[in-house]
Amino acid sequence: MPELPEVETVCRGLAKIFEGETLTNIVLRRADLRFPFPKDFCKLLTGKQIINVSRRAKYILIMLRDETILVCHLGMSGSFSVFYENIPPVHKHDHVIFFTSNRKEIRYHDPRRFGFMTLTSQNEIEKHPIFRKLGPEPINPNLKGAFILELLKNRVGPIKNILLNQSVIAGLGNIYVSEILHKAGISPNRKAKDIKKLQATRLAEAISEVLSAAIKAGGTSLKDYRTPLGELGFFQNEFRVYGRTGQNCMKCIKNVEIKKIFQANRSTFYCPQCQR
DNA sequence: CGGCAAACCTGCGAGC
DNA sequence: TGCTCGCAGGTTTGCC
Repeated sequence: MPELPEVETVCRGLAKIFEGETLTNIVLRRADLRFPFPKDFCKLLTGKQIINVSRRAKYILIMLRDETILVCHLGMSGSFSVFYENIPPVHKHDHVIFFTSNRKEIRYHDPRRFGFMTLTSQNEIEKHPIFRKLGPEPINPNLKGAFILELLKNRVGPIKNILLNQSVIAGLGNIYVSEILHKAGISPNRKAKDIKKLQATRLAEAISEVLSAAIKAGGTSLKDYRTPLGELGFFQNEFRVYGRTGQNCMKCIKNVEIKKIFQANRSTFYCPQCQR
């Protein structure tokens, strides 16, 4: 489900719900998601006030007053929902329930359990194995053509795969990489190191424009994606290539069909005419 | 170091 | 109706 624009939208929703609240109780309905919960997970969070909610790449960072940081990754199918009243029965895949001082109940739901939660702190986050390896944020005033060229230098793999590598740029996912490459007019098969300055500049612009537009649309709701407040995203209405196999390219004047290929076991959609 | 397939897990739609 | 298969928004691991 969630790529950067969805995670950003979820963060903004969680910020409204969580900021200033104190966690009065946390219930784990199983001992693990993708990984086991850290020892004393509930104990270390209970009774603490939430100061703010932010994002690094596709990770949600929930900062507590004592500088503990609750790190959440949504994997492929994770979601948060808030309930105030008329609280529905707990679902099979509601794995974590947070109760707050203002009688809110926030549930983490994740059927595939590719998501996870862990704890770190303000002091340790930069050294943390997860964050140490991450590349720069894609929505970033420094991410211009020259910087992109630097990141792609010596990278032999196809640009599609390199852009999905979180240690190169942190936060791009499968949908948005297809959309970005289409906007930039670059073939997903192009070797990353062969990208020239002009195209790197276009790529930088496309990254920024596509992600900003997607955040503005509240992300993409393909199946069941919702914000914590239950709102849908609408960026799927703005797709140019993703899921449009066999339909006409919206940039080409002549009729050219969007193609679907597989790269590193993930689907890629592109126009063979205007992406070179 | 890079690249690739497979693994993690469940749900859903298509096809038989 | 019910089975099997393939596929899905992410990331890590192990092998070449």
